[in-house]
Amino acid sequence: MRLSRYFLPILKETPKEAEIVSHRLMLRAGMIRQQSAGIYSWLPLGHRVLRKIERIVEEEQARAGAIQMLMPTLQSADLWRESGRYDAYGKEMLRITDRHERDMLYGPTNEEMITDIFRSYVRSYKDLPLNLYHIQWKFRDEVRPRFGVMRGREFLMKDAYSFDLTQDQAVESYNRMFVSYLRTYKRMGLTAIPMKAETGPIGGDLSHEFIVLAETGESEVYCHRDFLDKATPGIDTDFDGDLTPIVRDWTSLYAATEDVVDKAEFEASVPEDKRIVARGIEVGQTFYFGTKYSEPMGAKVATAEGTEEPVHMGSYGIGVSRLLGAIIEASHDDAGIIWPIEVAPFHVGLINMRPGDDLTDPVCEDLYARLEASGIEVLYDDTSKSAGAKFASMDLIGLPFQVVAGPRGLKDGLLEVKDRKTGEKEMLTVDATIARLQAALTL
RNA sequence: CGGGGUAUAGCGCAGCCUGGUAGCGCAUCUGGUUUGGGACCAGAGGGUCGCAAGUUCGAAUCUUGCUGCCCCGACCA
Repeated sequence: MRLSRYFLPILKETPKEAEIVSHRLMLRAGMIRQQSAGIYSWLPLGHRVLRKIERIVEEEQARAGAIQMLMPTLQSADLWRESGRYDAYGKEMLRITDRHERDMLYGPTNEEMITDIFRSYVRSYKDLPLNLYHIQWKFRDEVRPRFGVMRGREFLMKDAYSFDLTQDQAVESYNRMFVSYLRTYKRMGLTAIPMKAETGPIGGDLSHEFIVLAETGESEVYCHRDFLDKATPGIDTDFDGDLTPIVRDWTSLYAATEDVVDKAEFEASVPEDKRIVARGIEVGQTFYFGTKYSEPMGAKVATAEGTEEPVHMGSYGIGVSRLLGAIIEASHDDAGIIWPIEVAPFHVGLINMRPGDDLTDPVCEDLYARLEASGIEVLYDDTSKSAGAKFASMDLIGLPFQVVAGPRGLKDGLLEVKDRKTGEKEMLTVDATIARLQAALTL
């Protein structure tokens, strides 16, 4: 992408409404624009990152056997009356009336709807286990939205729903999602720690919140330091096999949020030098809630014995739009964002120091074409802004690598390649630059 | 939902107390000079001062009401 033809409204000054670093950086980097309290437009750069996060979630959901679909944002109140949540949910639910005076709502979650779909089609235990998910915009009318996309009213969420005949089988489904979550966050450059959690209005018995440690986290968390070095399940993980050992490994150490922490237990089970008391951002939550919805809504299947049983369900959320904030909170410096490669909006920022110059132009064009041809996403700064402004913008938007093509280096045939994360710079020929980037960006 | 702020050009702000021609920096546009870490000179454009009512000869400024947004708390992916 040529910067001269792109839409990247960089802000030099910080809008005063932005309190925390991720919000500030997202506004300054031209990723989002607030349209109303807690409601954002996703500008091109932010949208690219959002899509990359979605893609990782989709790949890891598929790996764990979940099947993607799409449910609407608007739902009929009738479904929610069946489960009893229409009255229970409170003012956080945005209620709408259509022209026929029918009660509608902008979905804050989809348990009722997925249960309705399930009961309409699935009749036999032979069709289980089943895990259906979608990635869709949700709305929760928070009294006080804040922190940019970390706590908006409108947010993009992945929610998966599992259906099993028995509790034991439901726990196996739960474990698949649990392990999939560990991999999902890791691929985004995050260490997410599964913590004991309150089950909240969704209800249930077995539940974990996946928490990323960050200074600006919304809640206080208590956990064992060894979580930070724990190996993430690899790409060869067999999701059809027994995942219990992995789950057991990841839940054997103490980890709890402030809502449910038992400080005596924390201190008893974690040696003093291993205790972490920090702030954390919740980036996902897993629930097993049994027959909470299947029972009242009549989602039953025939068993091998010929009886009918309500299915055991679980739901599994990932805050997709919130993850942008979480990733930035976890990965930035004074100059701006530092994107992990897998979610970076572009891989490389190519800076032409002197557009229109006989030396820099052809080299940039050649490099740009060859990188793009090899699958590397390049943001090519072909504008005629001053050098300092270009460097500052590039640092701000945080692409993993910067390539600087200027007369100074090119008179010796060299480009400067800078690693955004480490700040290391090396002077390389065009061919060596391509080789270097291909090696570094092979995922 | 309780408490506290705030609203003036795209962004950041001054002006308000003490009513009288709407300003500054950045950004934008034009011309020129620059060119390796947020350049310089000259010129230009851009504002129903959040909305409504009131007081007044006259309101960005005083009064009342409303709305948006932000912060602290209680609540949530």
